[in-house]
Amino acid sequence: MTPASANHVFRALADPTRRAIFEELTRQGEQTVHALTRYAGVSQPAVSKHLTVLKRAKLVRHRRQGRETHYRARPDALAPMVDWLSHYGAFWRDRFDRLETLLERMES
Amino acid sequence: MTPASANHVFRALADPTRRAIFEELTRQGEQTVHALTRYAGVSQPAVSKHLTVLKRAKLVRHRRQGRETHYRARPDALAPMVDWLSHYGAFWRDRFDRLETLLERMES
DNA sequence: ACAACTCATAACCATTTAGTTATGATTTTT
DNA sequence: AAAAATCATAACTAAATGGTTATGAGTTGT
Repeated sequence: MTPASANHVFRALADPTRRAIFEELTRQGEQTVHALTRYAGVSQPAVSKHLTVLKRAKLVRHRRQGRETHYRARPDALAPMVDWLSHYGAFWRDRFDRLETLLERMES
Repeated sequence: MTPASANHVFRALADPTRRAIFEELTRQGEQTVHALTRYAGVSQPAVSKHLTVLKRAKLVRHRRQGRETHYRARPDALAPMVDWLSHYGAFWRDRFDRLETLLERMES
């Protein structure tokens, strides 16, 4: 529930294979390790290790069912990255805030 | 200004020291390598190398003036990360659509 | 019962990474 | 002119990373 550190999230998503796995999970929904291995183009243990890293960042959840483990993406775990982008991009944050205010006004 | 690859941006921001440097540059504006070194808590060559990585991701620009080099952040170079988030993080979509529009404006 | 399947972990390896000190090029100060 | 300052690069090192094959634990199918 409590979000993983921004550091874990940034680290996890720095690797293209891991991003691809995360993308695949958000696109296709829940997948077994076997299915992800077919997709990822690396060995099954490599996939398992990537999933461990994603798990540490809380970017995926897993559910054991018999001999297979189903993984699913948790896009809300991107929050620390989103926060970072909006918080430390001070340059744009002001404008973003102004834009939001503007949009709110336009909506009413 | 064709944007750097998403990979470069993700990689560059995966390191906490590099994020700190980028944050400092957005907060305080243009800084010399010397100033950044005082701030970063690592050696000057380490800072120079981090700046090289940030440069490759187009997250910073530099301007030589005499014996010092001034670096500044280019927050618009975060666009590939924003794109990625908005595309694959359906959860955040609405928020980021607005942000994307903003970034497009900033680039022109 | 046993063979096949699914997955995580261990053990290992090569490369990359993030740091260091040393040095040299250039510019400024005295 | 000499000294000091600024910065990038080179050379090096330890640790982290991303991959592999081997293996073993648990589950399912025959």
